[in-house]
Amino acid sequence: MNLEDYGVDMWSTEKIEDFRSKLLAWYDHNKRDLPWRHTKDPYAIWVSEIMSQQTRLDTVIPYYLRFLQWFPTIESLANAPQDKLLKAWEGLGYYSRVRNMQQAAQEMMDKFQGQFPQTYEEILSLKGIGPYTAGAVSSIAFDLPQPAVDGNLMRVISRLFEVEADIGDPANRKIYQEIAEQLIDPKRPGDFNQALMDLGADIESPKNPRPEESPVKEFSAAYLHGTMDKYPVKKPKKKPRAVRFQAFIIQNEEGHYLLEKNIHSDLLSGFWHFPIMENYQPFDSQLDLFSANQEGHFGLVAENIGHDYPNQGIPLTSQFEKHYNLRPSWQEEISVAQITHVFSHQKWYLDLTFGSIDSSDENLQLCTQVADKEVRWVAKEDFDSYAFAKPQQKMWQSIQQLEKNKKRQ
DNA sequence: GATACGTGGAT
DNA sequence: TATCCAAGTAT
Repeated sequence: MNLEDYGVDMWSTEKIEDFRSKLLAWYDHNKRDLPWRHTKDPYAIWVSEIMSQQTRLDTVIPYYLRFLQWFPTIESLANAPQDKLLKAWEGLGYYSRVRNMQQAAQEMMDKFQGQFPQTYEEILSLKGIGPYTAGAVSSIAFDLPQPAVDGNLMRVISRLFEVEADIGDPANRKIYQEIAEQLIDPKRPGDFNQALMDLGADIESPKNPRPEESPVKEFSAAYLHGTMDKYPVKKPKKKPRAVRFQAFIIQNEEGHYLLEKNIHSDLLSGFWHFPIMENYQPFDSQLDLFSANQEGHFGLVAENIGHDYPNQGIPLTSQFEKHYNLRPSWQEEISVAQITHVFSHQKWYLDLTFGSIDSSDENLQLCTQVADKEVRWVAKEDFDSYAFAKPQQKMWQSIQQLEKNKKRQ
């Protein structure tokens, strides 16, 4: 790759060494005190790097400490039950990270004699480890001169050299990687990477940076040219797509709730939740759901009357009865609660419907044997032992609130 | 190479 | 309230 093609004017050797020196001197006095900065254990550093992906460090720290208690070794992670894994990650988001970590741990047991591999290429080969994490673990745990190109590094480098390449485009990462490879201090690669990350996280933040406080401001083309506000270039993200679901809160005679394990969708895969079915009834996503429902009623919400959609015209309650082989007594009143939840790529609108099962119902036993589904009756006292993602937590919270309101009346 | 994949804090 | 964004990777 020729950096000149991207308008990058690389510095002289002397200037690069001066940059390293000033950056590391600043880091030595200003680095953040983080739990994983007190260890050289590649396993612990790996955990910290995976957790920190797209996640604020304030959030990460308690999860990190607990994770190392629950899974102190590669072997313990490789052998962990899935339920415990999800519980360890509950609330962190991007749950494929922890599934991939377990797969990587199993790879280490199988291919690397239970040890963390010590070369960049081997580390990169592990599931869930991409160029960033491979560089971070290589440099921090093994002192290998590999850059760790994350959003911070790209932002800082973009301002140092006035790079125009969109940092949101994965294809452009290699440009920043190439620059970072030339800048990185081979004597202290881990500290160098973390210094740039610390700098980017605070002084060189995306919003309201304080470039005059930067220890390397005289190296920054954007600072010197007064173009800080133009870098980095980043396209705005797309709005999440609106999706509407009917949720079914079903209790049997013992008061246990019907829960289903998500085994078909990658989104929140493995988590337990109240059964939900997509409601294709068109609604104006610009309208607030709650005001829309004030005009609606039970039949309207529960019927799948969208045009050109699966099972159009068949009420969702009927579809539920068919798919789950259950015939609940549906609550007549429209005491449905509404929940919204925003993911990075979807915005969910959930209408809650209630139903109850009589133990004499001949279909009761069939429910747990429905093909393609894993369902279970669960007492609310046992909810604590399940990992629940946020939509399920919100639904449960709403249900409890409804019960409280009933008691008061 | 564009999109899927979570959540919560800041403004 | 709406929007952005935070130590990315897999497909």
